[in-house]
Amino acid sequence: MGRKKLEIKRIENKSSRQVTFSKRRNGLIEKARQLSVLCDASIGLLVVSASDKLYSFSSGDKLDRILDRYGQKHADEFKALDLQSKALTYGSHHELLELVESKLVESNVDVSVDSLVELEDHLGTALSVTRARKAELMLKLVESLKEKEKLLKEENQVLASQMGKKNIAGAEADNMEMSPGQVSDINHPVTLPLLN
Amino acid sequence: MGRKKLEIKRIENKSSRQVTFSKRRNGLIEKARQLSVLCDASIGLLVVSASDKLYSFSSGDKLDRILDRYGQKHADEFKALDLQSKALTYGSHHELLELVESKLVESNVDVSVDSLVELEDHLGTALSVTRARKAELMLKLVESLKEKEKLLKEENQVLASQMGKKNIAGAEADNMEMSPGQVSDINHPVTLPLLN
DNA sequence: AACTATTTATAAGA
DNA sequence: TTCTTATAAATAGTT
Repeated sequence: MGRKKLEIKRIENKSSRQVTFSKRRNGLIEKARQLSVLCDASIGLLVVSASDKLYSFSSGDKLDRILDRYGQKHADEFKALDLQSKALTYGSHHELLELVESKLVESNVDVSVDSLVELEDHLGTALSVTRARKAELMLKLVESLKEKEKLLKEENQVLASQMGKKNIAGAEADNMEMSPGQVSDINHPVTLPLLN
Repeated sequence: MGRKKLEIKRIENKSSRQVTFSKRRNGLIEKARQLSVLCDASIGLLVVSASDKLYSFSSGDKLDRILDRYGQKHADEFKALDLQSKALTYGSHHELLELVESKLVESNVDVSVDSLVELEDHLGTALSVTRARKAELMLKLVESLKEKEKLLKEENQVLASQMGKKNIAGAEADNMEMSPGQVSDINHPVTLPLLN
């Protein structure tokens, strides 16, 4: 539906592919919205561009619920665990936004679309932040511990190599025959196996 | 795009709603297909009719895969949001957020309408199990990392004290004058201060 | 399901 | 990206 009929096959020209993607993506999402409104349907739509950017739409019913139905319909294809992990991943903050929407409708507050969008944005952010903070802290803790581990390992290696030098350079009476890399086998037999 | 312009709001007449649903659903799915082909995009589309029938489309990539990206995207958003959280102004929205959150808690109690409830319940249970397991794994990871840290520190101490013995027992020409506790100050000036 | 009068979407161009 | 415009496509109401 443009100046010329376009064959439905991959558009080779990169920039027109990009432009077409943008236009049609918007069109598709708008169509999805219209269908959900006109016919009272639940719609979930996910679009991932070739460059891996994600755009999505979901009707009043949160995407979760739609996905659940999908999962139910394809129950055989999903292992129990798989479904659980999906629930974990997709569950959550849309739920709250919907409640806000229904609240607003209920209370008959006159709000512009823009301010509603803004409100959604804020609430979504607030909720996300709250829910994410815990996980975030946990991840940071793990990261810092991993960093410590790394530094300590480096430390050990340096010490080990220095011990090696020592062995060659000076001592001979000590019962120390460690080479770098197995430095502590004698002193801490249990230690190294745990450090991989 | 028909004989008359149609307002985008729920079609009250049941049979025309039905007909429109059928037409537009086909159109939407076709549009999704075209977009995926033309622009090399991954698309997942789920449509659930008011009468609970599910129709879906997904491009070459299985829907699962697209959903995974969706999950990933949200994870990224969480991170991004957390970093920006300080710049946010909650103000009047905060009140509403709290109201809604309490609503959310409430609503978990009195849900018992259609056949979906059972599934939701099941998923809810699965979800908390999964969350608990995740937390548990996280804690174990932290513990094991702390254990590693401890062992590595012991390791370091032993090595350091052995270095000390070496210094006393054998070598003298080496330019190594470290004592236990500051073993690697020379080689790794930045390391130890970080390990507290 | 078909048919068409119209509305919409959009391809190409600026 | 955004807008403009000629044209292709989708579809509302009708048969």
